[in-house]
Amino acid sequence: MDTKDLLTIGEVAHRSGFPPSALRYYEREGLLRTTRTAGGQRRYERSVLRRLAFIRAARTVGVGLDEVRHGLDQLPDGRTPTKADWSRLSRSWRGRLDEQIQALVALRDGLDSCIGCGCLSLQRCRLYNPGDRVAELGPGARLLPPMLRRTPAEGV
Amino acid sequence: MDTKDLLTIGEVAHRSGFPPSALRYYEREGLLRTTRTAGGQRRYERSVLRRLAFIRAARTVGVGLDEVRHGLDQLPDGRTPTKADWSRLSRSWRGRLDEQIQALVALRDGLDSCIGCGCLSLQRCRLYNPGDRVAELGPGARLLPPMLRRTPAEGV
DNA sequence: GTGCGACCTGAAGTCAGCTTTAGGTCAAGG
DNA sequence: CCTTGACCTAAAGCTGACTTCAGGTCGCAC
Repeated sequence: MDTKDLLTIGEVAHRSGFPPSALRYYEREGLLRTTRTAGGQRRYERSVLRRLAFIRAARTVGVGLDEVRHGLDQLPDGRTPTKADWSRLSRSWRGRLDEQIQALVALRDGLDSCIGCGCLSLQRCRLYNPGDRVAELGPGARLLPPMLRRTPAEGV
Repeated sequence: MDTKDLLTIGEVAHRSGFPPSALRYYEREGLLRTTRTAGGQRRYERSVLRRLAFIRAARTVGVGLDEVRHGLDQLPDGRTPTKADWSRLSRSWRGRLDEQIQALVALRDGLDSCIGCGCLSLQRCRLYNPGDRVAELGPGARLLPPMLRRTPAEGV
């Protein structure tokens, strides 16, 4: 049995690099689950480390906790996730990363031709205002493409 | 003369897509300058639209306002920025975007081989923990590479 | 000259994602 | 049994980038 093979919050913190405060926070937010000792202290299964690695990678590229939770929710509930489970998850995230990369490339190239050349015209600029739809949106309307607005991020 | 050719905050908001509150905020933060009417209302020069386009593009890819201000500070003070001025600015930002793109590509490929295959081992994972230096950093130490920590962002 | 929409200011509020603080409790070694 | 470091909770605090609010002013058309 690995019933005895549980980790304290300090151990998880040390191995994952997340401070205990973040681990508690993630638990409150429903990204992690723990068991408790009789006295109420947290005990973590080893599999939490894998989840944390996923969280770390996702946060690094700027994915918000809501989205991370959705991703993790796709993992099986009772049993330990299999290779296939992680693989499925990975495929969906790969698409997301590809999108982000494309957006950055487009922006970089746009900057070269647009800001770089000094022609930055608000009405014409493809980068800045791809379809000239800006005025139609309400006051305070956001220009950011939905994809880019998904999350405020550390990553970037 | 284009002395009479000034824009009200409402006009700038409409043309730039930034709400007036954001324009006032950017002014307080030193990203924008304005002249005032006798009665104290803001009047913007047309060139502010170009600055705002730059701000928009930068924010979109996740650059923080501090960095944006630094970028804009490189523009000439008295005269209207020339093509060469914008071009110089663009070159420095291009490098930044290239870095970000590379980081995302690395992460995507890392996810493919690391999370995707189910092997996610904290001690070994190159993506997660490139040099195993994690435990040596203080409590609460951040793993994000400095480049990725530059700014919380909308972009990405 | 009057009406009224656009504008002004300072201060407070918001949101994400955590961290910090205060005031205790647990668990394991000696 | 006692000590002591690790752990617990709730609540408040923080940063960045703005938005919202309250209460008042401007300026232009009629």
